[in-house]
Amino acid sequence: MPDQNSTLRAQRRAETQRMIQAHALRLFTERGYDATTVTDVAEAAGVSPMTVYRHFPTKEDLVLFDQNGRLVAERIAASSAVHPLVRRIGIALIDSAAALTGGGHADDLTANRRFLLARLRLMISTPALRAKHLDNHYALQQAIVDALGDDATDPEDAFRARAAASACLAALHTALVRWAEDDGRTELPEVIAKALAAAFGDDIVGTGPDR
Amino acid sequence: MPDQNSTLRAQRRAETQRMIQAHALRLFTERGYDATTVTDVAEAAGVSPMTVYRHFPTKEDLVLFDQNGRLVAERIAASSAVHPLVRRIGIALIDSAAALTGGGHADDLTANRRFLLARLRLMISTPALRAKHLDNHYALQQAIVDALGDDATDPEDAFRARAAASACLAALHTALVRWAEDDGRTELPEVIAKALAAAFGDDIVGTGPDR
DNA sequence: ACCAACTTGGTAGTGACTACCACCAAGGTA
DNA sequence: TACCTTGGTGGTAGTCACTACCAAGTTGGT
Repeated sequence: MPDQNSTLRAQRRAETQRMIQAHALRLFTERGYDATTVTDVAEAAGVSPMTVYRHFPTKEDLVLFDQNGRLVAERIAASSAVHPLVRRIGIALIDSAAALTGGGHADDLTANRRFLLARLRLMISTPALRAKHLDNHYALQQAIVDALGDDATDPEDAFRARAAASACLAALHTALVRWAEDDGRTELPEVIAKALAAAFGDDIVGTGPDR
Repeated sequence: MPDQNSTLRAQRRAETQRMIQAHALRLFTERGYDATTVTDVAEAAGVSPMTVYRHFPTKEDLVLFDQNGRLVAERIAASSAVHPLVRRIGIALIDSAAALTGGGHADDLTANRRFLLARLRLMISTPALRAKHLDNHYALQQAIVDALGDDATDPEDAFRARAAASACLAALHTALVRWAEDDGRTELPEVIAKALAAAFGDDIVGTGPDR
């Protein structure tokens, strides 16, 4: 049975992947992204440079690898289609952020929150990472459009969905930058809500039915 | 006096820069971006690879170098501050696009329009270019925020301006992609207006006072 | 015991990009 | 005219991300 086999192998694979990424993030924050070579990461993780490239196609992916996008897409697919696009997407983004940053107070930074902040700071301050991260929004945008479940047949509908999704993601990114500037002291969902309100109007994320 | 001197030198410099970029764009569209090396570009332009790097810090800049951003910022600075942020930015984007694509009919593609399309297609299809181009929106976003002339003192105001600007730019990018998909047959300003309307509501770009 | 798939490591490249240095042409000054 | 500064250019050598191509060990299933 390839089932147990693959899951067991997949577990080992995911484990080494996590290990390599952890060492990479540590070195990057310590010495800086550009000043750290892939060989450095490999040595710190106790593997060969080749192995690093097998798990992460590019050096940037050592920082950018995550799967928070799936979270957002699921929430959108589960949302009610009666609301306007930006409201559906905005609410999904806020809720996903709330799930990610956990429920703790702003003062006690959980380990998860610290991890997110470290990655975020790297992404913002390093041009190469910032660029690739913004480009990753492309894939996320497409995932959101698919999750909206609109008629894929009408190109005009698809276009409108893409425009709404990209604008929401841009507002999200602005909120993330702001959150990192505040060292995560503020509540991320609130910051996102403010960004969305500034772009789309206060009413779009206001308390209403379905939430 | 270094005045006449520098302008004369600057002219020559700008000339070779334009020449190198023209050869680069030709080769990129002919053979593909990744399949063309900087040395190839240098040979085609009749200069050394070093000279290429002196004029364009990175290979991506051979495609992305332009200064349309200044156009947008000027229009925003000249717009009336009584309108909401996204309206001011949106109108500026639409007007700038109209100025760039010229007044000709959609059928007769002017040389300028063709040039814009070629660059756009390269930017969209090549991941490295797409990423860096999106990152360039960062600088443009900051220029827009500065041009809005809002209180730079209040961080909340600045944050709102950033959120609005980034969302507008994202919608613009979606419109540009759509325009390239249509091979420039549609009118770019209209496409941008549709994208903005999809994201921010139909009323935001509607005909009104000040325009 | 045996086979097959998976994972890892090594080697030798390509290509973008960066020092560091030398050369040459142009413009201003003694 | 001779000198000197400035700015554009070219060469060399090197670093680093990344990619084939190939060899070896390990693990899971028969």
